[in-house]
Amino acid sequence: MPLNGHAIKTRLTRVMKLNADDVAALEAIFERDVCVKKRQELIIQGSPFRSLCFVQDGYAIRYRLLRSGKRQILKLILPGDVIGFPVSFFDRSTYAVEALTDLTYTVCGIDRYTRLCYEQPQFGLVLSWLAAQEAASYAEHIVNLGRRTPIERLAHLLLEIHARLFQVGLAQETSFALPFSQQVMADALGLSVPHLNRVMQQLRAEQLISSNARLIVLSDSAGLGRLAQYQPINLAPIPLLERHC
Amino acid sequence: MPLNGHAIKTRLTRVMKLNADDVAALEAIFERDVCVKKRQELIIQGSPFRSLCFVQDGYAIRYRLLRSGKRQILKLILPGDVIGFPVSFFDRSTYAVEALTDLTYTVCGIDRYTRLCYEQPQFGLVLSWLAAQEAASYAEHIVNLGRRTPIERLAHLLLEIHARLFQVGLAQETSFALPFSQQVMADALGLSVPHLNRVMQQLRAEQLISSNARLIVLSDSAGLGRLAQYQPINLAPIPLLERHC
DNA sequence: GCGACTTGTTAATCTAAATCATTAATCGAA
DNA sequence: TTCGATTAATGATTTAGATTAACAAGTCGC
Repeated sequence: MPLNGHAIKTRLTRVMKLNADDVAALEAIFERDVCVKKRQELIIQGSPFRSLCFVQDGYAIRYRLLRSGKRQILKLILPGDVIGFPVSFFDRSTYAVEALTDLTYTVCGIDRYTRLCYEQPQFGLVLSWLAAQEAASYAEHIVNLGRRTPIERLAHLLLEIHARLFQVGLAQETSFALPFSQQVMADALGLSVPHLNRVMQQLRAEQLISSNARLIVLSDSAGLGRLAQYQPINLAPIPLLERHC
Repeated sequence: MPLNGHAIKTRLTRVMKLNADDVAALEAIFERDVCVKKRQELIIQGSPFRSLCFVQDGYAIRYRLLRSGKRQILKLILPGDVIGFPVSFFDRSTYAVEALTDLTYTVCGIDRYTRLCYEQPQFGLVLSWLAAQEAASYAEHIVNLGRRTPIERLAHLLLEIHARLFQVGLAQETSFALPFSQQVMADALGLSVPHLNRVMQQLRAEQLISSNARLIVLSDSAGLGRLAQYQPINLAPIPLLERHC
């Protein structure tokens, strides 16, 4: 499976010096590319799932469905993200993943990946590093839901989406095509749709963003950052990448 | 640093077959034991921190402080947990860690640990596995804050604390000494203290728990589980532990 | 054993956001 | 192009939970 131009390569390059051997090792264990249609469920809540899926293109959500019918979105999945984390480390999944658009990703069974880690230990560390990023993003989500006001939450979410899209080359300096409906954002931020809509308008009224259709322009990203108390942090590089063995 | 009886050993044993060599390898890289007093700040928000600290005894919280003075607790740290995750993978910490009781833990610099990973790849995987557990617990926290009612949240929190304490031998089958004040639980669950208090009484009124002082008895843990839609999941064991190299 | 501080409990008020209900606009597919 | 479905925008009502305040009960240190 050739990795050229794959969003995960862009992403990994920011964490480690990915040399030709590394790329070859990954290409060797990646099994196949999969395309699924919009609205397809990739992971079923309650079922086991034991693969890492590296998203190349398209959008998805990881969410938990409650008996009441309420849905909490845990993570907005963008190109460069890994589907199958952390569920692949457990006996079954307690949440679902659904494609929001047509989606293409590259699959690698978790056992195959761990086998590689025994031969090339840096990949075990890569996994830890990706996991740390994931945990940090979840932590931010917790702060958002627990102690930020709705307008701060939305400001924070927009900044985060922009930063993550920008990282993989899918956003301009101060604007981006928002790939998520208000329903999705409401379920991510723990708000009702009407309220999210009102908060969105508030951001526009305060000249912090402007948007038509789904193009968001961060008219005043400094102001947004202040409102949301947004503080981007940088991953430390993985140390000691001289190869042993 | 001898590991015998250390809570992290109990915890790791559940994830992998920890043989004598593994224990020796860990003991070799663990640098020292540290005891700190109640209320000491272990990690300062905004500062870098590059160590893994394995908690042996005592309790702590990881939290974010906002400008408004509001505090969101991200995680209740118990014996067997790792302080320094995920902050050690970033250039600086965006949250603080503070001891709630006198606390003892064993320190290992992150660089020392990663060096070990190159020699003994299973430890890189261990780190990923711990990270996955961390992420899963954060995910549950997100669901709690976003889409569960206060009483469901508290029920869920109590069940989770019980399970985690039980894992390291610090809880009885249906009861445990709650080491956290209502202030702490309120800040974890995104509630005000008076409201948390009311919800606590509601749980008692509905005969789901009984408590005096800080001893919690789960009088009806099945009912609690139903209320909270609590679903414990099991970590899959780390595969392929035959040693290479 | 005494005072100081921390923790737990209770009540009254008030606001933010959910809910419910409807309409308008867009998009996709036939 | 039109129809149906999804998404966005409003308004009216209601309620959950924050806020504030005051007090009781523990607990700690001296």
